[in-house]
Amino acid sequence: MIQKYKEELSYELGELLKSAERIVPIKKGSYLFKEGQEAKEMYIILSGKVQISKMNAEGNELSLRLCKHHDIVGELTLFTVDPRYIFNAKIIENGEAAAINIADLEQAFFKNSQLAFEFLRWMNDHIRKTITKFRDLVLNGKKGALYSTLIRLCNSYGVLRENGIEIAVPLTNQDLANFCGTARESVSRMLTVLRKNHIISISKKIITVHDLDYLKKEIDCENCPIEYCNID
Amino acid sequence: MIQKYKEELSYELGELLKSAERIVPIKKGSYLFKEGQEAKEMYIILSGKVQISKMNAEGNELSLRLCKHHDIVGELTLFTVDPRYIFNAKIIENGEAAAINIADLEQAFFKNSQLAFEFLRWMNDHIRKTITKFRDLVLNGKKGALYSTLIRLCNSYGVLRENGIEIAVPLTNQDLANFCGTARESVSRMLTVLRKNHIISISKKIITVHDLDYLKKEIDCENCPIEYCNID
DNA sequence: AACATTTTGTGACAGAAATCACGTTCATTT
DNA sequence: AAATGAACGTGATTTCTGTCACAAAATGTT
Repeated sequence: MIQKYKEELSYELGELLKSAERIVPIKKGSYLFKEGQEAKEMYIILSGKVQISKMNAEGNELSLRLCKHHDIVGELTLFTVDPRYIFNAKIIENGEAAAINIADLEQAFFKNSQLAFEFLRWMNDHIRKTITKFRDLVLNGKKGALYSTLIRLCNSYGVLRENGIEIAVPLTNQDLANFCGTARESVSRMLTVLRKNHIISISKKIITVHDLDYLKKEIDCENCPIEYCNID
Repeated sequence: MIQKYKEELSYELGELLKSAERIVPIKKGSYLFKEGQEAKEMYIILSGKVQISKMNAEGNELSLRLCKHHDIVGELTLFTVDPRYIFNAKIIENGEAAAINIADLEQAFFKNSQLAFEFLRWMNDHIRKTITKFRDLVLNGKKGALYSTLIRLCNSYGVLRENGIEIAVPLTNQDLANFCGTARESVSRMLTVLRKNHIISISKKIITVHDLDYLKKEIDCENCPIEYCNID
């Protein structure tokens, strides 16, 4: 079972996957893990999609990542005493994930410095990604947050069409609002303007971006490499 | 020279410091590194204080960290091709820093999995810290951002006094505004209210927090461990 | 096809925050 | 002690966002 997936993976992920205990099916609507639960495993998504989010006390949800095959989730609990997940991982598309026991993984790092090295690289990229994402949210207002989110979605889930880039994940206005830390209505209004100006179009919850450069220009995008500017 | 500092360091930092090339003096007002510069070294602060920030195109500054002895800065450039600093490191208090060549460090990780392991732990904590910080900024409005910043400053630089916790770093309203991604005037107004309600008092740019619990209650602080809830 | 449920668009309004303007306070230098 | 410049406080105004309300549209279900 693991073998089936291993062949498609990069060398590094393959190494990581060797520590995998088992493959778990993931089902739309359920949670891979929830905030506050004891954290025993991290996961490599093999197929399907998982949304990582955090709630605050008022019940507002802030979405942080939208993960697909080959993304690592549940990673933020390594090397802590009494490890607990600090996010929710909601499954939004069926698939499978490889579960890696955290204690085993820590052992594996000790024995295999190459593995630790690769993971270090991954963490490095991940934190860099996170910080640039939040900078967009904090410094450029709500419009900046939305445009940045759209750009990242294009980089992660974009499919090239004749008329632009199609974001191949169905997204409601509320979903986008959760990524931006904003109100649904605000997103709706901003999207309306973008549509009127032919920057985007939307059909059946699928957004197509016709003028990505416009979005980038508006938020002074530095055209950072695609590895950092995504939503994974 | 290195020996002088090494004795005060934790085992992990000590190991890291073995890779140190040299000690550099850091002088108030100058920069340890700037955004866009080629990144060849990371630094362990030995004494003095360094502020990590990022500019946007309009010239607004977002401050991310305020670092002191034993903090690691310049870390976000590991294992990348053509590594460049993505932040500014402005020195706000004189001191010394140990410079660690990044290429050497990467080699050291290969040879010493214990070292890589410790660094992994550090990265893990660091990213966790970063995300909780930004969540406060994004989800709880500007008041949430300020209160969160004050709480973190207490945890990092707080000194217990008879009448509360003194934040032992001089901070202007503009400094605080930069940490919150907000306008100087907004911070000024919020601080005025806090002073009127005897939550804080300010004297010569030094803030004393008399009622930390009030601040925590207002932003539904989860009382997360101090290792995560700081400004380092 | 009919119905129920989600999702969306939009106006109206309230509240939050940024910006502008300017006088005051504070710290430092000469 | 006077002078200078930086930092602060605050009113007035404008802009941006969130909230509420509700109808229209889209989607899913039987």
